[in-house]
Amino acid sequence: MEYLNELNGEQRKAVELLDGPVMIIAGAGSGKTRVLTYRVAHLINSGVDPFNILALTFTNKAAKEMRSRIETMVGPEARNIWMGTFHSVFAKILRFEGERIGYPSNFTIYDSADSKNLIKAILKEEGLDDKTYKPNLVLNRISAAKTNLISANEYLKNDELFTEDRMSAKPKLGLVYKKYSDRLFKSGAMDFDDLLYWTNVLLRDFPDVLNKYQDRFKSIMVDEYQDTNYSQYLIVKRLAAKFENICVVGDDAQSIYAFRGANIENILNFKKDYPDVKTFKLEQNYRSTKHIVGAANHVIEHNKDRLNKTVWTSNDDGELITVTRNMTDNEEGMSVAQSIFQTKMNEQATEKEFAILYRTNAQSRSIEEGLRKMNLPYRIYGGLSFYQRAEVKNLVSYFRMVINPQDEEALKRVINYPARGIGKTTLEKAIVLANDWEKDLWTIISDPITRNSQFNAGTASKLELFVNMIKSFQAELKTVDAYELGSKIASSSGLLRDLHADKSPEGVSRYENIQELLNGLKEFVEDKPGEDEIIDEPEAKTLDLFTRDIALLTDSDKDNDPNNNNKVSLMTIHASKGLEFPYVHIVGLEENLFPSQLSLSSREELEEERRLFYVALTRAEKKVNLSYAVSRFRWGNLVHSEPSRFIEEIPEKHLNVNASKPISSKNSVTSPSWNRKPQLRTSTKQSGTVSRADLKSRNLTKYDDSREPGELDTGDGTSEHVARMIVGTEVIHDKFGKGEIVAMEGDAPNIKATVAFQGAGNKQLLLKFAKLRIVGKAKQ
DNA sequence: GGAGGCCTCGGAAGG
DNA sequence: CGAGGCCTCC
Repeated sequence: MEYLNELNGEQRKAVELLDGPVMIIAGAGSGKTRVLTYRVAHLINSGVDPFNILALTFTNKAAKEMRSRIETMVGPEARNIWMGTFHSVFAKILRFEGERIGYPSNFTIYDSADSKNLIKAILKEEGLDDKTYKPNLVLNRISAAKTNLISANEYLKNDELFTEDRMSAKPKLGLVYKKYSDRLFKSGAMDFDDLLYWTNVLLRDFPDVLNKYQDRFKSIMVDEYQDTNYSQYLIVKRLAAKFENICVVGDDAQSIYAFRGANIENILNFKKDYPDVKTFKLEQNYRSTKHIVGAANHVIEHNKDRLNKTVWTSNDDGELITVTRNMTDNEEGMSVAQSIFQTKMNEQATEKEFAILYRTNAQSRSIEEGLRKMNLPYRIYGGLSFYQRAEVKNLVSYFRMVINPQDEEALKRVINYPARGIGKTTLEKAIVLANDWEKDLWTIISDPITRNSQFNAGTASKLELFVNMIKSFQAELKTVDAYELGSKIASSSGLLRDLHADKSPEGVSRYENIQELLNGLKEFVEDKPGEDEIIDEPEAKTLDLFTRDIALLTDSDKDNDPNNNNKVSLMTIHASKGLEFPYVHIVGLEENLFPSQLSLSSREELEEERRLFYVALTRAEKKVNLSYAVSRFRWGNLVHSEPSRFIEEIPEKHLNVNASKPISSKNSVTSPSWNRKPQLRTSTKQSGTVSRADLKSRNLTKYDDSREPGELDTGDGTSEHVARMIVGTEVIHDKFGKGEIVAMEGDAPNIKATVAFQGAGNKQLLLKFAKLRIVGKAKQ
């Protein structure tokens, strides 16, 4: 129990009190993770079975980190702790218990893109205009309902909700919710909110299940409690009701997810739910300088809704916080990059010690440009996740089909990719049948009688081929490992071939992404039983185990390129929560951007923006730099901005305000943006880079010049001209220029040629349409 | 059937 | 400005 001596008084008390309800209010940088980690270790050392501990976090990364830290303290036993995000832990439980609520254990988890596609499909089927029923709005409304445990049927019966929807001209919203739920159910799928919703249903309606998990989770810990929503709150409350050994950790000042239903009241009201709660406040900040802590404290004091807490530090005063004024967003990018470059030189710092934080992802572009000009390597966190990329998602959709063929969104993605002649018309017809007969899509296309009676012979046989292919994969699901089956699917489906044929840079990158996914499968197979998996019994390394929780993974779960990590970090402030950096730049401190203009209508929303700023400030250890631009491009327009009110909320004694002029910023400063189009063209050419548009127009001009009158009319699908084309023939295309035929397929008149163009990469062209001219014979 | 052009629309955040 | 949807043309 040596480790207890590494804690300060308050931390130690929080770690040592193992019974009853405990609330830990942990200021930024106050050693929260350490307390959580030590408390779990202490539970185990005090005789609690790791199987009886449930630790819930908000990110996979946090769970992973905590588990490995606990493991170094208590050994491999740490693997038996139920630790993970709310979504991953309860997905796991739902796979055990799902039968109770009519879900199979192999249910699919829809990610937000799947959900949105399903909503769009339903709107179309119901003839609802997606300008009135904007898919995102519809989804938010459904999400809010689920978070508050209102089912579709209850929604339809609720007059108040109906009135709201009618007032906003969306009277059919309840119907859409109902159709959406039915479709998810029919597809054996749950969306993110369902994982929590159905867990609540399970614990509410099945006392034996509730009892089982209450007994299993004798001790419960919840991190980032300020960010729990009602649904999560209720799960925790239900599970903890028996023993009340619940410890929640959070910081009201860092609650930044109210927009997606997080309820700050959960932390503020903890005392009401558990009157005998013991509260500990971690107020000593070990991370930041006095200037930073002082500034952050003053900022957050402008909020009304707060718990009483005084964060302090015994660290040095440190440097003043600088404020830099820039004329444009581009200039801001330059000045940030130059500042980093200088700090790097003056302080012997390395790139990985710097973070640039912004309110919106769109702001990264001008920053990136600045960093590139200064040759500073950087890494952007967030953005499109690996698994969201189209090509990766397509292959994963095959995997999903193999595991759960009722998965309609997966089916729609792969049924005609790669192209196999099952077009829109066929798919639409199948969907109509599925809806009319209340069956799922797969049942419609896989049943031979339906297939042969409802589709013409050609279509039916194409459908049959597809169905048989999926079935052949399914047959191997339990007999071969994930890598073997995954590779087989990638090649037998034709997906790999299709991507391999595309030699454009984007095509090559898509191909590489597929290879990376397959490598991931290989690693998964070769790995020892899951480090971050909750182990009850070891499971075979089959494709379903790999695939089923992919929707819950984010990119931060698969980064960490060890030889390549000395980079400046760029991310949104939301993404920076829980991280720390010696040097932090917070950019875009402008009214209507930060605070966001969308948040100015209410005090609550403005306070959330302010907490966001508080989070940003408290990421820094040594130095904070704030910057803003007087004008910036937003949505293609130049807009003028005032400095953010948040700057004024920092007392002057912590600030060093200077206007910066980048050293070499001729482009960004002297070319006024209002006539940017011609200017930009000129400047790109001068700097030696050629845009794609430029390239294209050059090619066009060139081949237009060389074209002889009348020649265009010779190429037609049935002419002799075409018949002379074989693999290896050199041809000229009006737009793509010179190239060589590398492959031909199909029968006349629908012969499709793959042509490798010198400038434009590989293109597939139908000869009857593409007017190719022969310029050279195939080489023998 | 698919690529590219044109147009509209959104615009924050993540498991 | 960029992504995504629709239309056209090959």
